[in-house]
Amino acid sequence: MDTQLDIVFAALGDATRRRILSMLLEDDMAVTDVAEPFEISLAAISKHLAVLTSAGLISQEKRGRVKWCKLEPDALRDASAWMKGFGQMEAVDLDAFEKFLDRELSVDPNPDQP
Amino acid sequence: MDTQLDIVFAALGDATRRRILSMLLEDDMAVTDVAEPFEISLAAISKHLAVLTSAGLISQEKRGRVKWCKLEPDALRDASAWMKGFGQMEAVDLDAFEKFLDRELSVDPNPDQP
DNA sequence: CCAATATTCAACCAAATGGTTGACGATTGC
DNA sequence: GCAATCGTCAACCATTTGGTTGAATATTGG
Repeated sequence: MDTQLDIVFAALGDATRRRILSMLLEDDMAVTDVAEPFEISLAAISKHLAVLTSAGLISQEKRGRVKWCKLEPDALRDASAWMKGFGQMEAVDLDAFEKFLDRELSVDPNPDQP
Repeated sequence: MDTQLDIVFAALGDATRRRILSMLLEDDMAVTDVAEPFEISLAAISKHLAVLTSAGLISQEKRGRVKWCKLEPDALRDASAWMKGFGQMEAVDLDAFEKFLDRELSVDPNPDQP
């Protein structure tokens, strides 16, 4: 019985996929362009993108022969809701997140890999 | 190269382990008591606890023949820091979380603890 | 001392994961 | 039209994961 929460957290539990998400933070990208900075095969990236899609963290839209990948921040709502319920922490401000995505994204691209 | 962040997110990507964390939110518990509400074997629970320990999400201290499991909220800092860096979301308020934990635990002190 | 309790270890298993390669179906540009 | 490009599919492989059972190790209580 895999809940969506399992799927979202599991999807985040891989550095490659988190890096992909960070890349998509800056802009929508084609699959080939997502794969470019990685050393693994295109097929492997394609699988990672399928995992992110099934977690709802991204969406993919095919236009012509190019499949565009787009960040879907709503899926983080589940994870942040769990964190909130778990720890009585302040709610993660996802509205601010979306505004951030809409407006401030291109201003200061954020390479956050440790 | 597994970062701590991978390990923390992966540990959270399992409903059984998240449920264990929720249980430990209320009180420190012995391994046998953690296992009680689950239908899987004690050994399986022991493995889950090892995963949570290696993620730093709990700590385990053996006193006598009983091993006490204790929540370690600090490990969530990495995950929340990633979320913050990722989405420019409000920082998860972990200080408030810790105060919450202290308050909760002092309300109903564990009778088995010195 | 002895039996019960608490927990882990070891061996094993099935299924999932992350990767590969090569072939394949679309789509595009020259 | 046809070759190049984009992306997935299928088959395969090694490793990890989540579970089992049974034996083993401490520790405690009577």
